[in-house]
Amino acid sequence: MDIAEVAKRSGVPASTLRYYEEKGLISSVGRRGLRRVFNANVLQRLALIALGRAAGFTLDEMAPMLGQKGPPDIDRALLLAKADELDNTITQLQAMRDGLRHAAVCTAASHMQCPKFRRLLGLAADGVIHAAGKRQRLKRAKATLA
Amino acid sequence: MDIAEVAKRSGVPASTLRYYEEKGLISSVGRRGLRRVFNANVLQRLALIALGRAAGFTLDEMAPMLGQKGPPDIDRALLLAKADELDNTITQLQAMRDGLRHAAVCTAASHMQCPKFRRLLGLAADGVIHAAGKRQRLKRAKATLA
DNA sequence: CCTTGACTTAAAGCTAACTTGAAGTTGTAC
DNA sequence: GTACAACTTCAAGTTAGCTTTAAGTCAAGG
Repeated sequence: MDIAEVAKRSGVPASTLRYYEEKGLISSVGRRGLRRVFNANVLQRLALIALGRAAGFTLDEMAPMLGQKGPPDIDRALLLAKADELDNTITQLQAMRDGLRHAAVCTAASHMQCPKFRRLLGLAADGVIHAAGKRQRLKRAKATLA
Repeated sequence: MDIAEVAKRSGVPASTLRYYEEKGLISSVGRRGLRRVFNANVLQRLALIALGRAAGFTLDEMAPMLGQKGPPDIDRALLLAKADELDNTITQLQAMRDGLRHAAVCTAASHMQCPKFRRLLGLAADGVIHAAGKRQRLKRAKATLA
């Protein structure tokens, strides 16, 4: 498969494939002239990378796990750690969501008069909620995958 | 209050306060010489900004709501929309978390042999899960708030 | 009055994950 | 054998949300 074929089958742009190769996340099996030649398992690797990204791993974190040859070696403890991180994030997002929903129907004249909203404010101010700023990346991910 | 006092009370660095002012998220009530003078309500605004960020609003999205003077005017429909977004994110993260947790204890020789893991892979590959790449920002948020 | 440390601005730098552009190479169809 | 679309590399640009740096101003204490 050439890079265009991989791009088409995986939905990952060629520029990204080159970037991933440079980062050591994927590798081509050789060259035909200048052009990279990939074999089919790169598709599985790309799925794995997408999964890892969705789970919150950075590319740099994944590079070692996806290491050179053979089946990727994924540390189970790391998976559990990520799962725990996700649990925290989920809990925070749930509190956030409930707060937003209340604020939306709250009858207080302004949000600032609503005790629940103010409590939520306090949470955010205290840094109890750390789940900030995911939107941009979410939007990017959606755009990329759309 | 001068900028140092606001920084101390809110935990937000002075550089960030200047940046927020430049973006139109907060405003000083005047100057004493060159130096900005803030009044106390800036603290509430900062809490609101922290809350908004935690809920997934970008600074640019918040600027209009926090507009000039008077109590910030927050559109309730927008809050509901964000809550719905959060619901989607939460659902995806839950699937992710469950998948990771299973993968961690799965007895299949390699993760690639595990049907559940492969199903998760499929999800990521299909772009069903869009919740990618929140970690970096989460870490930043934590570092900032620590 | 003078020092000094906290403030000021404007511009540049940072991170992650890519994308874009310029300039060059080449497999392939004609 | 030649045109050309598709590849190649390398460097620079993009986004969001800040931080850092350089150079300058100035209120307050001694």
